[in-house]
Amino acid sequence: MTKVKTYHHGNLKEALIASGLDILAETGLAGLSLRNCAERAGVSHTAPKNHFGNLAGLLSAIAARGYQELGVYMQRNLRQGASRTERRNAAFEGYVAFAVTNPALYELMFARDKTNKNDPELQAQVGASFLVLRDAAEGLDWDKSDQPGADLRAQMMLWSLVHGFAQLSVSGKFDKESMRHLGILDVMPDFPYRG
Amino acid sequence: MTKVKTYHHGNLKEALIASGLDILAETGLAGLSLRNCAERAGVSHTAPKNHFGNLAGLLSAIAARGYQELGVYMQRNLRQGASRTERRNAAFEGYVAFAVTNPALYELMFARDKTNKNDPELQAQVGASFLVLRDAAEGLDWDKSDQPGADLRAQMMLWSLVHGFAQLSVSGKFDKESMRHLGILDVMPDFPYRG
DNA sequence: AGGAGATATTTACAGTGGAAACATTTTGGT
DNA sequence: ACCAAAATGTTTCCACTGTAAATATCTCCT
Repeated sequence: MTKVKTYHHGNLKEALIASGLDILAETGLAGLSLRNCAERAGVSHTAPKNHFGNLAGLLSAIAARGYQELGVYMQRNLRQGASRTERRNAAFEGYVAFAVTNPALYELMFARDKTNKNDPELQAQVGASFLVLRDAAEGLDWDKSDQPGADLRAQMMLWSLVHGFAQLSVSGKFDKESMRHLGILDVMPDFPYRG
Repeated sequence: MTKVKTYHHGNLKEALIASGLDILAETGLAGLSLRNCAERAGVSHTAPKNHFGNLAGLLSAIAARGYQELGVYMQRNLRQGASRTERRNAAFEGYVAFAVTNPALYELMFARDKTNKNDPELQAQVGASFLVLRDAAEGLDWDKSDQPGADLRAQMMLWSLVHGFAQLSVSGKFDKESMRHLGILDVMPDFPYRG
């Protein structure tokens, strides 16, 4: 080990992010506050200010972890040299699984005003997630216009489809019964995809 | 006119909803509170309790108005006897336009814990919105499985696609430059649709 | 007329994020 | 090794939030 405890607390930054993730999972986005997050980490409620500035800063760091984890979900259970279809299905399934498994974190990641969208780390992780999706959309031919930017449009469509499905699932518009009835993954192979 | 002012305030219920919609448009979802909403309507901060019970009740009523307005957006500029393609394009364009025009209201409508999803009026308006989308998806053949429920799957896919695109646009994942570059409406006619 | 019920206010309380002043510990330069 | 400077954490305070309880006022029905 390099360092066990370097300072007052240790590495409070990581502890606060971990506490935030726990609270999100346990009590939802509305239940996450600077104060209970700090309390869980064992520090006073103003200690986070030194590391994150304000609540938005802390939430941005937590959201960045979320995007990192989203990337993991989209690529898990994926053998090396997987086909385009396998990568696409894995991304779709992983994306939805992440949202359903971590609804509060997912809500935070796509909220409008909770995070600092200029946060460099957050921007980086969002970009990395989109790269996974771009890879999953390789060869996708939903845009038959054959005009410049067709690839990007197909990628955005794939993202829109999977994100919309995940969001509507999480927000309760697609309840469990509908989802069971849907079987969208079984359908996807025949979805307008030309490999 | 039937009644100009019947009671203490008049019809406070409507005034509170209107105030809430104004505040949403002006200062966003985070800026909407029971207290400033009541203040704007000219009553004390506990007056809303009589009509909505609590904050969630008021937000549910506001969200219900949002779904009502979403339906209007999806059907505006639509001549009578419009074709399937016209209805579908109008719904897509209207949906995204609503989200971009009313981002805070849109956020509220699809938030997880802000509203009472059991609210009857809210449920009714959500259902009405989905009916418009179902109509727009008529004849859509994205699901080629020819199994029971294929129609519902196609409707859910359309909703997912348009909702995901709107959500990603509103949350800043698709910035203006990308949107201008996208021209998705021009592409849609050639999108996997078989009329 | 008068009670019942709806509607609105006042007051109080626990919770929130943030600013400011202060205390403590680590770090870096000499 | 020392000491100033910076980093890190605490205490205190303030304005704001939602909600509950007690109280006041108005409307409606008999």
